[in-house]
Amino acid sequence: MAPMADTYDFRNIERPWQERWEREQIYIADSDDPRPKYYTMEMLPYPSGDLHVGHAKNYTLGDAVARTMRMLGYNVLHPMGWDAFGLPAENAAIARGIDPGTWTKSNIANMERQVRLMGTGYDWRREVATCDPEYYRWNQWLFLRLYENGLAYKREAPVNWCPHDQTVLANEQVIDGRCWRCGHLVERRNLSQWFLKITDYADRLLAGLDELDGWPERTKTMQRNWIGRSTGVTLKWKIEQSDATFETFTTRVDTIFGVTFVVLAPEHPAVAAIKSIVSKKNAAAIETFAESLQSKSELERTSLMEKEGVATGAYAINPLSHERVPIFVANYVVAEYGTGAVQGVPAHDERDFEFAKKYGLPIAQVIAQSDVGVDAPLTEPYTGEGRLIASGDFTGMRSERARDVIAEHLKAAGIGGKTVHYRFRDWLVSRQRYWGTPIPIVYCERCGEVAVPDDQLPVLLPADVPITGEGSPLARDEQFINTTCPSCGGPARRESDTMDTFFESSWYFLRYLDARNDAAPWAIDHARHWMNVDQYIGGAEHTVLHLLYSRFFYKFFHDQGWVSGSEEPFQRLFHQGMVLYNGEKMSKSRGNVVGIDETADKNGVDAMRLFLLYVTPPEDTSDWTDEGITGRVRFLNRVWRASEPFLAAAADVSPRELPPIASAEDRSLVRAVHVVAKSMVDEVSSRRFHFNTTIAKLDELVNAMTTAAQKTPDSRAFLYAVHALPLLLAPYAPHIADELWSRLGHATSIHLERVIEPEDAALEVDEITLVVQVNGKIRARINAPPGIAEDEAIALALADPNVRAQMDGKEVRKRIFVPDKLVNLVVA
RNA sequence: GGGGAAGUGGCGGAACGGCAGACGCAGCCGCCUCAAAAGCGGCCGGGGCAACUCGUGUGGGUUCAAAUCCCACCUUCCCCA
Repeated sequence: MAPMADTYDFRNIERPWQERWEREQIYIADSDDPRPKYYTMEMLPYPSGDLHVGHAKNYTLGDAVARTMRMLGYNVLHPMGWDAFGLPAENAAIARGIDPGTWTKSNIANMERQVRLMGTGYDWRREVATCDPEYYRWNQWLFLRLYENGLAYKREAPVNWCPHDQTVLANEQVIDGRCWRCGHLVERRNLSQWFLKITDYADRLLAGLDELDGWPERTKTMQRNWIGRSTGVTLKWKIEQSDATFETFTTRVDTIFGVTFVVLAPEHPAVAAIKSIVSKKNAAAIETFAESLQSKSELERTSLMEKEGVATGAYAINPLSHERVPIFVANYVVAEYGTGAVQGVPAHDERDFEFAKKYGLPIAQVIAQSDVGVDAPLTEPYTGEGRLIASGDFTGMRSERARDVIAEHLKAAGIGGKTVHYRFRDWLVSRQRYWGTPIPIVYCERCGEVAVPDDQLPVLLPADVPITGEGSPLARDEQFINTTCPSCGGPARRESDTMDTFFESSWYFLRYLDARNDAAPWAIDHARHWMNVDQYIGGAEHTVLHLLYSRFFYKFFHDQGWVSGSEEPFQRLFHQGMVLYNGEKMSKSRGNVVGIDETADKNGVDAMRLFLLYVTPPEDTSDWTDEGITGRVRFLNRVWRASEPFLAAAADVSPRELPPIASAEDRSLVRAVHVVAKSMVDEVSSRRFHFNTTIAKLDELVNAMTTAAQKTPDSRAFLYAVHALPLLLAPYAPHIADELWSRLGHATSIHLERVIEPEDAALEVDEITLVVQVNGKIRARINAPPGIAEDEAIALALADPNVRAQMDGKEVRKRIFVPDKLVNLVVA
């Protein structure tokens, strides 16, 4: 269908504008600009190949924010990049024999084209791709700084192993016992791995959340829960007939007299000592039990499997009561969590209760729920507070107080004391895969573990490595592996692990600031000027992973003096909702992906952007519908018809100056302009970003203009609206806005203009509708001048026949008056 | 099991203690047209001829006034275990 003269001909209008914006570099931002800075960005995408409208929702939202802030006079930095390392590239290599680098680069090229196609305004000079050696070189550099500061270390540990992806995973990347990427059940293996000591920053990561007013509460709560700080008591236990000891951690030391057994993780070091003192039969049983759990994941052991254990035959001595209690090994205690040993208090802990029931262990109640005392045996554990019973010297004390008193007592006796415990653990960053940043460490026969010196960075990822999906590709590459020791010059082997891709996405927002710096990851001056990020926009799936890692890195950078100001990288955070199609998440396998190219070609980019912003508030999940976008195509056509024929006449009517008002229609038209202007500003300053309401108000304005175009096309108010409309459309529908603007005779892009400042004079109305209620029910609506006084309003209300009929001569008990809104007469 | 968020016409949503359903989609009627599409105008929660009346998941409460605040319950979704 050929575009008619009275429709917005997006096919011939949108692309030329994108080219012109590019040519004129209108979106570049520099730190020497005198305007106040505003740093906003969306989470960088993984270049999977094609963008769909779900991506578009994210970038359109960010773009609308960036454009509005620019129009409000800010020096807006809005950059873009690619999270370009990761498994899909390797999987493509396995499936189709394509080189991961080639695959990734062609995806980036395509997606970059699509991002430009969406009309999103980025400062492309700052673009980064994390697989670029000039980027990952600084990954390695940062890794070495962490290493020097004792924050990167290698140790053998039981780790999460994904048998499908053939690599280890960080705890944060295991969701319900499954690999976050491929969904396969994770196994446990003992491997020597690189960790980052994020736990050193636990308290600062917690404290920092308190200052993040611009973050969703949910996200902060989830991070707090993930870190999982708890305060309790660590106490030391002796094993009968052995020199071996172990420690337990408990938040309920007040129940110490209720311990009737202890449980060790089968991997606990003290288990070896126990095996040497118990009977051969017992030792063998422990061994068999431990072996049966070897590859079981933590989730299986602690949640999925029934609680099972084996009595070791050994006994431990309660450090306080000196009672002798049996030692068990059990599946539900994991060596990596806490001390790897748990004191069993079945009367007051659910898991212990379950275990004691199963193995017929005594249940000793030591906390009484009421002051009355124990009346009946427990049928379920009591986990609340109460008064201590059967607890030696501490009997009769309130449990809350007993926790402190007992802790003091243990400390004085040298057998324990208060400690803080965290649920999260150090960040495992090794990956046994090819497409990632090589860890810059070599192993020398003579010198051991040696850091690659800075001047030998980057350690380049070798090309032409066979990728089979089995084992680590780099470990097999002799050319890569064999090297010389930077310290002694002797033969050495390179680390074959690459870094978790979350490493590079933890600091990319700093590289944007100084993307081409080849002497440092960024210059501190740039960080000082731009940080922190004023507004960060991205999906809620990153609440723990990426956002926690980035906060950790940023605090480390702060300690190194590489950034200044706030210790938090992201001042404000916004999670946009997903886009569904036919009620389902878009995915290639389901075949329900709505692509950018098709949509742009069929409906135009401005219509797509408007639809995505209009359909729901941005934080909600929205449904893509073909009817819905049609509505926005129609809207743009209405804009065109109500503006385009009048542009010549409107050229001389300034949108910066209120026009003369000749009629009520004039007034409401001018008011409609300012209602939109106010909404546009309010939605960014409140950071609510509910542009759906702004666009609804734009609809109202355009509807009013459509009427005026037919009735009073010569009125100054109408022509004022024609000239103002593009300024109101600019953040959401940038192409049509610039096209109309240029046809109004402006030589420079509308995106360098200021917003229309909402003016109170224009927002005023000359008549308000006063709602009159009798006993809270609406009985009349009266037109009245704004600012009408209470007495007058009530007099008008009482004069209304309908109101009088309802009052039925009864006495007015109370009069409620809400200025310009409502009168409520309470009668009886 | 614990915590959180949400429930409004046929649909997406608006209203953040004060006119419920803005705006859009779908639908219906009309104009235009040979006809259709597009466009333009109108109608569009239920009941009632009407005055009115009922209505924001369910039940209570606070208030002159509740979609909005509080309590309980139901349902859905998301986290954690």
